[in-house]
Formats: sequence, structure tokens, C-alpha cells
Amino acid sequence: MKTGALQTAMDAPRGGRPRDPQIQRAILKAAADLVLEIGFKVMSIDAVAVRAGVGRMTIYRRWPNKAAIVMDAFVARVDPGTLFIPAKNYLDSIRLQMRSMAKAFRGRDGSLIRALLAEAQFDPELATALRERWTMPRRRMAISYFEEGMRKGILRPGLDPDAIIDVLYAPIYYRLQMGTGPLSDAYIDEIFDHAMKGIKRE
Amino acid sequence: MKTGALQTAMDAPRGGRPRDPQIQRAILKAAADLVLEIGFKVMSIDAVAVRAGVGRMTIYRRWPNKAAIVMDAFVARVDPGTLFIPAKNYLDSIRLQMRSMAKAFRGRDGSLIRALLAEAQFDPELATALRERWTMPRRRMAISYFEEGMRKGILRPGLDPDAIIDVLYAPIYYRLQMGTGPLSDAYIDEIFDHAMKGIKRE
DNA sequence: ACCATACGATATGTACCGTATCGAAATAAA
DNA sequence: TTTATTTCGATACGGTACATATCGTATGGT
Repeated sequence: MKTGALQTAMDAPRGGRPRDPQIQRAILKAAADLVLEIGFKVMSIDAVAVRAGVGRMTIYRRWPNKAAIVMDAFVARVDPGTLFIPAKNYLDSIRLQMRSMAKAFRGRDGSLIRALLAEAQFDPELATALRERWTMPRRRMAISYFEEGMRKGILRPGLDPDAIIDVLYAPIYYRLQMGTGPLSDAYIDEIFDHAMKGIKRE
Repeated sequence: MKTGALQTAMDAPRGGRPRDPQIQRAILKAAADLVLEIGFKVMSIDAVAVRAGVGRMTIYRRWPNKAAIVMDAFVARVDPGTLFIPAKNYLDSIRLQMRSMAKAFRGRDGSLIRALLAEAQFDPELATALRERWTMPRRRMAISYFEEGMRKGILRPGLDPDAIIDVLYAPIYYRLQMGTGPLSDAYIDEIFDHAMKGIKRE
């Protein structure tokens, strides 16, 4: 334990009054709501406590800072989310997965991960937690899926799976943060097509 | 004037003592140094004032907040930077430009733009300023260059220039922020090759 | 019964923000 | 030369948020 990353409920203490599991959910819900309503930066921990109807110490006893709370709120929402969707053909499954991610980013999850990614630039611990709990699990799944595609002869052999991920998914994060255009399905399809066929002639 | 974006030196007042141009540079230098040494989040405006040897009011008279200072420090450094490098062949020019950008991001500029991009997620005015003063000028140049490539028959015709930009450049920003790997020339070449030839077989 | 902890509430000290004000200096206009 | 206006360093001020500490009560294990 104590991997260095941000923890959720920390280790359960030995004796004494047990923690009310209801409170955990109330805090995460309040935090997620407030991030959407007033934004991560403006939201104070005290505001979360008031909204959740708990004392501020109850929050500090469980999380070290604001980012850690939002991090837990995010993974609690998204963990049961869709990952890779089996489709009739291999390539379409990738495209649908990209669409599904874009759809999530258009909604609540988009606001949360935008705040987390930004805050992670200033907080190495949060960056580690985000990488371990969000980024890397998805990258590992994608890598094995792309390797399967190369074995099947659908994808060009000898490619670097990491680079494939970046070419396909980085644009989604880019638009999410830069706001150079909407994260529409049409945009996803364009990125998908360009990356698949290549942008060079022939 | 007053476009809503963050301003630099604001309009010069009518009479009175003129502003010392030396001070402007001292502040920007101090801010850039401090961002690198202790990080954007930790850096206080007071610390910038002390480092630059000026009063805090002298800073508030010129910039509305911390992000605006760093923004100016960034563009002051990078404006005379390389944009598109003419090379012997069309495609190699793109690749070299991507490498040049990655090189800048590996150094001082990388830390600055990382902080600016992150902070822009919480500050709509900064987001606008960053888009107008950094992102869009470069996108416009890239668009015209890619359109030229399509006219010449080097790039696949009928592509969306915006999507081309994203496939090529978003991975660079992605690595800069996610830290999933180094922004090496080898990585740039991989992204370039994958995007050019496509990752699908045939 | 006893102990350890959770819980809400409140107090505390620190840090930074953004504004206001001061006296001196520098310049343009009268 | 005089006067008005602005910059400049310095400092005081009120406000807000953070993170910790403490109090009295509640809740459960041993």
C-alpha cells in the first residue's frame, strides 16, 4: 500500500467507529456536481463539504486535496464505462470505440477529465494517479487489440502500437482541450479515415 | 483595442512619467525563470516582483493575472522561433517542422506552454489569447501548406486540412502533457510515417 | 465497560490575491 | 519654469482558501 499515488478511501482503521459509506458517495457526488456548475478552480473544499452536508474534516480525513476528490469522482463514474465494443468487423470496432470516447468527452466526463488533465500538469502525484488509473489501462487494452490486428493482417505489420494509439486518440484529447472544433462523430470518422488510409497519395 | 484577450503593455497613457521598458523585460524574464524553477502553480506574483526587483503594483498595472504574464513571456521567447522550414522536398519540410516543434517542447518552451495550456482550461480569457496568439497562426500556416500539397498531388486530394493538422500535431501535445514517452526525433518520425502511409494494410 | 475512531462544528495560523495609498521621480503640456 | 499626470518601490489592508487542530458527541469492536 501507499504506492505514492492518490488513494481513495485509504486503509480501513483497526477499531473505532466505521466510516459511513454513504458519506463517501455524497462527497463524490457533490464534488462532481460542483465541478460542472462552477468549475474546478473556483470550487473550494469547503463548498464541497457544505453541499455534501458534511464537516470539512471528514473530507480531509479521506483525501489529501481537491484534485484527489475529483479524481475519485471521475473513476467512480467512468469505471463501469464501455471499453472496447466488439463489432462485426475489426476496424469498425476501433471506430466505434473512438466515437464512444468522444461521446463521453462531450458530456460530464469531458469536463471532469479536462480539469484533471490540467491539474495534473501542476501536481505530479495526480499525474501519476491519472496515468495509472485512467490512461495506462486503456492504452494496454488498445495495444493488445492493435497487435491482434497486425497478426490478423488487417493493420500494417511492424507498426509501433504506442504510435498508433497516439495518432488515433491524441486528436480527441487535443480537441477537448483546444476547442478548435466540436468532438462530433463526423470529426472522429475523419481522424479515423485519415489515420487508416494515410494522408499521402498512393 | 480591448479585444477581450489579454493585453501586453496596454495603451500608453497621455502625459506623466513613461514606463521603463527595462522593467517589462525584467518581469518577463523573472516570470519565465520562476515557472521553470518552482512551477507555475507555486509561483506567486509577489515572488515575480521580488525576483524582478519591482513593486507588486508595477506588475498589476500591466497584467491582470499570473497567466497573462507567462503568456507574454512565452510569446516573447517563441515569436522569433522557426515556423516552416523550406526543405528540398515537400514532405520532408513537414517532418522537419514537427521535429523543430518537438525540440522546442523538450526545452524551456515546453514547460511554459504546458502551464499555459493547463491554466487555459480554467481561464476562458487565457484560452482565447492562447488560441489567437499561438495556436491559430500556426494552424493557418499549416492549412495553406497542406492545401498546396494537395494541389501539387503530393497529399491525397479532398482531405480536411484541419484533420491533417490534428493527426500530425496532436500526438506531440499529447506526449508533452501525458508523459507517456519522450518527445524524441524518433517518435516524431514514427508519427509522421504512420500518418503519411496510414496504419491499415495496403 | 472501555477504547478507538468517525463525525459535525468551529477556531487557528498561513499564504496569496487584488486594491489602495504614500512619497519620490520623471516627463509632457501650459 | 511651473503644473499636472503618471510611474515607481514600498507597504498596509480586507478578503478568501487552505490545512490543521480541537471539542463534544456518536458509533462500533473487543
